[in-house]
Amino acid sequence: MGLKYTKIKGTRDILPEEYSLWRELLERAFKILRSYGYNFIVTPTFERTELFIRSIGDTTDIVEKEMYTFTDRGGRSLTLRPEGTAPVVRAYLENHLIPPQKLAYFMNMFRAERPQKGRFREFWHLGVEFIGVRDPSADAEVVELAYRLVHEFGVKEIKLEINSIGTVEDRKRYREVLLDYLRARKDELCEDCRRRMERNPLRVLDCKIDGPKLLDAPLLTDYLSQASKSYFEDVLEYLRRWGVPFEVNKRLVRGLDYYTETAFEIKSGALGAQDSVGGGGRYDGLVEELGGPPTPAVGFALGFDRVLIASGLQGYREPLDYFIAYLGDEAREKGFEVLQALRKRGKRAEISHEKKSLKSQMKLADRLGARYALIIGDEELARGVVKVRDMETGEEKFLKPSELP
RNA sequence: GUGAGCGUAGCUCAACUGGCAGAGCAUCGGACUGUGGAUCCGAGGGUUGGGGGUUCAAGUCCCCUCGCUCACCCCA
Repeated sequence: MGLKYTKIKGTRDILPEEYSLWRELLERAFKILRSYGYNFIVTPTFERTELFIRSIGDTTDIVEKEMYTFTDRGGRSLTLRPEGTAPVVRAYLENHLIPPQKLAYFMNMFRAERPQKGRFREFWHLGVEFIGVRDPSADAEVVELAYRLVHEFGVKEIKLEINSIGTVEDRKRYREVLLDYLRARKDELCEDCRRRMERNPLRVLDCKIDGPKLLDAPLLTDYLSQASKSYFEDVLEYLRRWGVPFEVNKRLVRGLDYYTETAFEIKSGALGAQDSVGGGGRYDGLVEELGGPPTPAVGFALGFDRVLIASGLQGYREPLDYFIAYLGDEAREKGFEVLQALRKRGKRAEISHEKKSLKSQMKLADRLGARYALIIGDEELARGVVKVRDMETGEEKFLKPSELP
């Protein structure tokens, strides 16, 4: 309170207790991703603004309102990455990686939105991009992997929704049909939807107000080509066979042009209005869009911050193996000696750097969660031992430093 | 960008229709100068988010502003 320097709106500090949870969940994730053949990649925090404009397209709202864009000293327009797919594909092309590639990442992202529950201006994505393969089994594997991770993270009330959005051509045809339908009902639509209609008609169907009223609206599913339909059926068949519970949501869409075929989203009832913990799908158009050869790809991103909220898991403080307490200068020196030896053995050990009363030192030992307190005084010095106090039972015994457990 | 709710000690919250800013927890110290977690005693810690106004008097009423939270918009 009254502090001059506080964190920027929409950012947050990850304190030690929460970080312990990050580490725990990330370790589980690394293990799983490794087993699926993924390799990790990290790209720069900022890129040319052009990269994102090209990948996101002409959705001006996003470009103008939601991105952190600035001009550097050379006059170039740069943008803090709002998502991971375009940078990873850029890195894939720029470094001449050979398909197929399974790339995973854990990186922070930036979007200039008003914060709300589970939505921050700086947030973390755990994602994967499987580049160079087009087969229903690849889509299904990516979906299954996302589901498995979310499950492994302990996210509560998981719901996996999936749909096919076909090809760009399929969507173009459908868009016209849907627009005709919506225009005919313009008067019944809410204010937002009337505005939304011309710019992004597919979104009108998941409007909280109008969506439920438009039950007889034409569905994208019915306008897919035969090839897309059977591709989707094959994806679902794999999921069934692998025991992944899903729900087909025929209104699930993606806004950008480079998306194709499979689209999915994982939601959790443990979140607020922003109830998606992650999503993904196939994007066969993007690699070419960014200047590479036509290359199929599929991937997903999980919102790590939301995963944490939806898992309900609490962090914990890392306990100490030993705390060394001493009485007098000579004992202090001996204490540091023992401390070094313990640390060399990989033990988590601490000492009171400031000379304080034994009582204060014991208090510190307790607060730091020490398993054992080692007490060194004149008596111990003379006998070449330390007094080992079990902080749980209060039991004490004398041991030579080399005999410590 | 829009809307609503909330800002009092480090944390959780009190303070009747305007009348001396408090408690619990936490922190530090002492009771116990070689022993933590329990108990008892004590201490520190606040421009009541900030600014302005009304009033003899403002945490309380009015205006402005900042911050937080949630929702809308948007959602790559």
